[in-house]
Amino acid sequence: MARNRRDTDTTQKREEIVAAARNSFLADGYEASGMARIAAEAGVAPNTLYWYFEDKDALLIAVLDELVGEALAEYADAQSRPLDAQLLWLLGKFDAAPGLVTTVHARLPLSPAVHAWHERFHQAVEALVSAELALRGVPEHERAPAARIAMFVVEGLLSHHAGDPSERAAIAALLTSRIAPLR
Amino acid sequence: MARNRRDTDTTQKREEIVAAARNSFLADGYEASGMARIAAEAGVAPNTLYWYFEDKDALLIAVLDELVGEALAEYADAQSRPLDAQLLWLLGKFDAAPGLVTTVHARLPLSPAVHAWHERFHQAVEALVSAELALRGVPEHERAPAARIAMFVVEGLLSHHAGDPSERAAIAALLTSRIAPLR
DNA sequence: ACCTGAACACCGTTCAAGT
DNA sequence: ACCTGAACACCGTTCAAGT
Repeated sequence: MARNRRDTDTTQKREEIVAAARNSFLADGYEASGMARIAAEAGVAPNTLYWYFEDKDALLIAVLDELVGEALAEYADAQSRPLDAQLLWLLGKFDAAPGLVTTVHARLPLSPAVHAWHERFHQAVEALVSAELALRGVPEHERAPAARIAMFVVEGLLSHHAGDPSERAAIAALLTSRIAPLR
Repeated sequence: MARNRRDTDTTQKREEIVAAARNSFLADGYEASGMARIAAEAGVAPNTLYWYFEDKDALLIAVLDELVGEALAEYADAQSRPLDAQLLWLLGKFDAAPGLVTTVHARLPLSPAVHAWHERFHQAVEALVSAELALRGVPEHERAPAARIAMFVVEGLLSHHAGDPSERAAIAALLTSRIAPLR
């Protein structure tokens, strides 16, 4: 609340580190992004990163939270559109980060923190999709599997770099017309 | 064809190395499997692996070829069953290797060899699924997107450790009844 | 041709020390 | 509390040398 100079300074430095990590992860991928280079880009010594973050996975989670937060903030605009348009919007939103889906899955067995984040993320998204399906008249017992199928297709398209727009459109159209036929 | 003692010896050693890598990859995952431990399990010095394989990715590809080959050989038995049963059979087949799907995707941008293997694999599988859909009366323009959706769902279930059997069944049933409704 | 011991370059992370 | 230079443990890979 009432934060003094010291607080804002460290908050700012933290954000600079996250920004550097984000740039590096999106540009070169998680694996190819060395802690040393991230630190250099943020203007600190390599080990300083460990003052602000427990390890590299914690940095990843901070970046993911930022990206998801931004997407969620923009989602209000897309929410009124038909389902397949929403799906294509989402794909476009994460086109800049094609490797992150795979990165999260790869870290899953190695990092309990990433595992927990992933669990929460899926639950949140599937709840959201289920609600959307409910609005469109999909019967209750079909909503959960349908939401998972939609999720998997989005992840699949992202981790396979998504194919050309016309292929995406065909998949989105087929999927939504069959999964939520009442529109 | 006509192979002498020397040939069978080196072929055998190669197979021992692949077997060691396979065990290690399946038990601990690709990342956690060090070349040193694989070499030790195969009874050779670490650098000997590089006489038989260009690098760790080449070892991965050898293991993948083995697994896919075995699955394909067994596929004949499953081919006559309905689509959702086939899907569940495939999931069961790769349950022992939940991390490999993610591993391949993670290596995709880092290894041209894995990238090429992945490309060939998807083309082969999607051709196979398309043919299966054609047999069941799915119109031609729907087959490619439907095959991709099915592929993504399988990959998704595998890389998310697949959920309990009842959930799998629900997803398989919903997917196939909507994607290939004529049976 | 086949295999090795020893080294190399690089990585995430830690430690002891400074302010 | 915040930050650093130097080191550590580990990794995939390479090299020079042996048979």
